[in-house]
Amino acid sequence: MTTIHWFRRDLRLADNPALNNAWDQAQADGSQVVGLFVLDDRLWGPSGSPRRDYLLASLRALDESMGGRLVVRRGDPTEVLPAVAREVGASTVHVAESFEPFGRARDEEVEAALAEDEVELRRTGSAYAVSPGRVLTRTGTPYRVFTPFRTAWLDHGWRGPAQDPGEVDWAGLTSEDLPEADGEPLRPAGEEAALERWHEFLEDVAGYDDDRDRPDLDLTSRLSVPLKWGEIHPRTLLADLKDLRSEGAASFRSELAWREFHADVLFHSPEAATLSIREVMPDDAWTPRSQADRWFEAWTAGRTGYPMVDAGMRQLLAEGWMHGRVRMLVGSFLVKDLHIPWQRGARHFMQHLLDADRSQNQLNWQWVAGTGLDASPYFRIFNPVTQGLKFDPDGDYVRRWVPELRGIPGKAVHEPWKLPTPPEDYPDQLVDHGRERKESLDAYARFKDG
DNA sequence: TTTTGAGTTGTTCGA
DNA sequence: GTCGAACAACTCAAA
Repeated sequence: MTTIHWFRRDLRLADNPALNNAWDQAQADGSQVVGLFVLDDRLWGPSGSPRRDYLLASLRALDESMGGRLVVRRGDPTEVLPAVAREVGASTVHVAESFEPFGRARDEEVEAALAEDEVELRRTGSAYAVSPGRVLTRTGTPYRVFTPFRTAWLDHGWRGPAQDPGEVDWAGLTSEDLPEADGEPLRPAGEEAALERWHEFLEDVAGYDDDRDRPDLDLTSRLSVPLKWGEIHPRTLLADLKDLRSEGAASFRSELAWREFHADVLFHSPEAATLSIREVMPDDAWTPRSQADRWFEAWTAGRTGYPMVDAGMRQLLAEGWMHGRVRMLVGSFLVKDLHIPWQRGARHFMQHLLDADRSQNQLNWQWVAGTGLDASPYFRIFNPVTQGLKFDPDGDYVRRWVPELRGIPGKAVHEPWKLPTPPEDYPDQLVDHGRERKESLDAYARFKDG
């Protein structure tokens, strides 16, 4: 009997246990696999054009690796899945399990809809080396602190990569054309590109520990986007890292552990997607709406007058990506200098990041805002100038993204207001960092005492 | 049950 | 210029 593999955020053929199960089942029945992707308008609309373009490119790459047999349907998965199952007489739909609030709710609805036709939704694997919910303390509670989580996560371990599925016999089925992209994807998309990038990065991983914090050098893995879409699985990465002993390899493994920790926290506390886990500021600490609107607009446009902040915000708009170090800085600036709640920044990031992932995005924002369980302490407020001098020592990153400042050589670019004649087309500082820092510290103290 | 050690990523101030 | 302390207790996780 024909089986269905429903692709979601696992846009790859290698190391895909759910797909292997679908193919095994089909082979046992002497049948074929339908490889299905559902364009769900609930996700399609809000995802923003750069991410849509990337997804389309990734789907084209997937389709190509399937010999043009990817089946695309547009609509509500609770209707599309039962319809396709009826069309081919399938008894099972295979998926990788979703763990985020939206995905879990959707899958439960699809499962119920399929059950009416006695079709099973079978979940195998997930986007993580260790699925959320699996790593628990000795008393059976979820971890709330990263370091012990990582220790337990490493102890828990994971399977090796799934075996190569070989030549899957894909069922040819009527498929809708993919919508036209608005433009070229901002990154090379697809499984092959992801593997290529990974192998390239592996050559340099030993230096990752020292250099990852330098946005001017940009020696990060750039794998956040493929990981978000499942074009590559962390298990594949961890298997290749297994025998490496460098500090860099350990750091990168740790970053993967953070990814799994955040997914685990959101799994146990779905409300953390919208609510602060711990409130740390009094209600009156936030900038009033009309001024906040103007400040927020300047922040999104990269016109705060702080070069390092502006460079990051402009990189986000131009590339659909921002260096991690700079994400922390612009986040700190929004919450602690502009006194705008983290949720608003998180929404902006979700709209523009190619790697936008609910658990990673929201939990990292909570970390910066100091509202997370294991968050940055309230007094840790990034200084936009110091961060620039430290991590972009020659000013190359700023000049790359802020053309108005290109005439300023060296590190002076981080403090254009100190020049005898500051560039006229670059904005003045929106706020005084020293003052706003004190404002935040005072507000925190008020909250704590009150 | 109680105790103990530890906790991603920073900045400022004063000696 | 460099360096350590202060920032603030609190909660977590394991022994």
